[in-house]
Amino acid sequence: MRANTHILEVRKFPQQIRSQRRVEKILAAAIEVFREVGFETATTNEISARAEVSIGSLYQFYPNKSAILNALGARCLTDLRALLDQALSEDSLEIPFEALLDRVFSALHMFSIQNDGLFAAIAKSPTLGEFISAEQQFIDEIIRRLEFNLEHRTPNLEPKKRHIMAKTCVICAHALFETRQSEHHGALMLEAKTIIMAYLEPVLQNR
Amino acid sequence: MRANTHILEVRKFPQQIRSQRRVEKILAAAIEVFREVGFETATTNEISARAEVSIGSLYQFYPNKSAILNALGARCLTDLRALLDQALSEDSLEIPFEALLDRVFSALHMFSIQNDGLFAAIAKSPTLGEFISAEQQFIDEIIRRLEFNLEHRTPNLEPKKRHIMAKTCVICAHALFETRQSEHHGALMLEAKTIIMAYLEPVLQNR
Amino acid sequence: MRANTHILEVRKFPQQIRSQRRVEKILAAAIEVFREVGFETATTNEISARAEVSIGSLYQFYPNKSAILNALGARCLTDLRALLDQALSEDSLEIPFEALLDRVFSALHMFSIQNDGLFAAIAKSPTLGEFISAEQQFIDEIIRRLEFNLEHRTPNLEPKKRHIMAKTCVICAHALFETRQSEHHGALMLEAKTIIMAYLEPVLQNR
Amino acid sequence: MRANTHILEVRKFPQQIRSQRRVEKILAAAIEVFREVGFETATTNEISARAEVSIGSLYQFYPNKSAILNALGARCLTDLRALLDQALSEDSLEIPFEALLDRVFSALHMFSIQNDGLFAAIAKSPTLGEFISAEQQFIDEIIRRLEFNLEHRTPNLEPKKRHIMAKTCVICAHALFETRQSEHHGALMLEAKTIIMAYLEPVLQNR
DNA sequence: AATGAATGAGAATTCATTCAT
DNA sequence: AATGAATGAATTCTCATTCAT
Repeated sequence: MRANTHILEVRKFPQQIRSQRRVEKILAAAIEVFREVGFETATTNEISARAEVSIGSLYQFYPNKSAILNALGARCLTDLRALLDQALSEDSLEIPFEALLDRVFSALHMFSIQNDGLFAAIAKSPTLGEFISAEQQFIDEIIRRLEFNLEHRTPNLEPKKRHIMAKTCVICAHALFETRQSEHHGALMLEAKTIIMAYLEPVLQNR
Repeated sequence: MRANTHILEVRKFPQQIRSQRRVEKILAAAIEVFREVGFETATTNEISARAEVSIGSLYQFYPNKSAILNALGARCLTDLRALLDQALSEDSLEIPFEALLDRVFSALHMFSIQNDGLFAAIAKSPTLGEFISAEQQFIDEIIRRLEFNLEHRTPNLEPKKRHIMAKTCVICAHALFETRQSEHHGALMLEAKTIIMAYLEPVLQNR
Repeated sequence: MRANTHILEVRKFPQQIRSQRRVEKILAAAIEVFREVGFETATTNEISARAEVSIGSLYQFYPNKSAILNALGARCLTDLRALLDQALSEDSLEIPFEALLDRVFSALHMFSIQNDGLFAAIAKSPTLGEFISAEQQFIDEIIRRLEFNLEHRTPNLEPKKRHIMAKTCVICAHALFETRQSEHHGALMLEAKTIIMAYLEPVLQNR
Repeated sequence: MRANTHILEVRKFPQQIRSQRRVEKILAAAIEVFREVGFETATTNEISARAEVSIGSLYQFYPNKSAILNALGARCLTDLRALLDQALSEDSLEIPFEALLDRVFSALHMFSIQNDGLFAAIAKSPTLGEFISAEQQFIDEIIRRLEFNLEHRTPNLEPKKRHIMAKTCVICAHALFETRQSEHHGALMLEAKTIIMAYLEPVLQNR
């Protein structure tokens, strides 16, 4: 047990790697539990038990229950940003808007599958200012990006009107994507593109 | 028990009127508290305190915390149905679709003002099968009514497609209406009509 | 977790020993409280306070108040069985019946002293199916053992009659033993032997 | 309602008769409830509901829950005394002891049927000093009467010994009578006589 | 760092009892 | 006298968090 400790300097890593794994396990367990019973009803004991980690360890990494949710939220946000960055690379201003939507929606779809239900679960958490705002941050970010992209495509539009239209698009798309539990989830996600195209078409310069 | 009740017109059924008021106070307090902290975090003690009613009285009317939420939900639903019935009276199949939307949205707007935030607060309550489904019931009902109305206006549409389109409209409208806390709430609600009209125009028979 | 346990002999499984003690304290306190006010009236807070243990700890060991009573009951039953096993060893069929009674009664007396009053207190607990049946189990067990022993000593007796006589003996003895609070408790316990001998003498083969 | 009030002086009675009935209903309901769930678990609300009497009325007659039990206890005691008085009339010192036992047991049997289960239910009520002592009073009274009767039948016995023997008899008989829920209840009650006769025979002067 | 036993504030709910009507 | 709505102290039990080991 203590035998190999001094052999290699690299030996410092394992701890960190273990910690890393621990954290992963905790977060994974937390997602599970939050999904099943919601944030308020979830207990840190249950999370630590599922993570096969002692409750003490859990608190070593996260000072309280909310912190776990925040970590999860932050992580979601990071993931999402990466996906968006990829989808909205250089040419995003040139390609037809419909193609852009395709890209973005496919990115969001992927995100939604990866984070299946977590977002919804989190969104239901009352009094979670911090993370609620993470979700809001996320939505706001998409709105901002869309708005920016539309600047070039709808030069005649008043900025305020453009903002509102962008917001409208994102809110609707978000709502249609968040129908996971409902029938026709797939079809509804597809409709997102249709309804947005129909909505924006009149103001889009070309296409 | 109720003897002598007719002697004085004043003070009709004092018990009942008082009880009525009590219940009102409890429900009003519950709305307040649910709004502020969400259902799970809300405490019956806090509710009874705000209602200036003893905790025992609260439990005389509602056997547990969920019952209060259910009462609130049921009440919302009733209100909403009445509003919709009014908005969708006899001529709702003949008038232009846009006019119909105006009516419905103004009804929903009124509802949304009356029940400001409650719905959203309730919707956030995790694991509240009963009332969550009340909200769902409400949405489903609007979808059904819209679908029915669209039958006459979009005779060429496949039923399934029509269903999905109706659902899409309602989901989007709902999402746009539920932005109370955000800036531009009013404008977003107005956009609901625009986006739905743009979306449905291609399939609407006349107008 | 248990690593290094062998390094020092001292401090063996501290957790377990402490826990053990805690449980003991809780049970002891519970006995005290149950005795004083009865099961229903006893409160878990009072028990934990007397045990000088936090209420949370109490619930860590026993999920609810009844569980404490059950633990107490189970323990009694175990104790009693051990005592009986000892008293009714191999030769119990050969020795004179009176000698057998002496043995059994002295075992029961010891038990009664050890568990002073607990049994009575428990027996008074209404609606405690589980433990009431533990007491019943205990009585039934003694009846069974006595019946079995009498088979050899009263071969002419109808089985049903034998069963009833055994039951009669045990019920009477039990009642006489459960007079702890009354004057002459000791004398009454002694009478148990007399009355049973008088009752059985006519049907006993030899002696 | 107020109309006939002044017609006859006798008119005062009805109130009393009604009250009487009310009290009867309350007591009857209380017996039912106590039997079903025991004293502690019984609620005054349940009792008043079953008695079809308002909770306020109940408290008009009995200042608290215990008072109801006490009333029930007192009543039992009265009933019992009457029965005993009848069974132990003048000639009770002359008739053979066995005949006496027959009389007493048949009286007790009747009592036990009339009060089926109430006694047992009451006996289980913890912390009911007052009524527990009613039961004790009852037992003590029987002991005293038996002791007195035995004075003439066992002149050679030491008084203390006689007291203990009387006590033994009563305790055993009581225990055998209180087996209502058990199989063989009838047979066990019959054994009471047998065991007591066997026990006392050696010291009884004649017979 | 890890463990998990221990803590205790706090929540839901009940029910004996009061008192305005 | 009767009624039953109202009261709120008291009880059971939970769970986030701490801390000795």
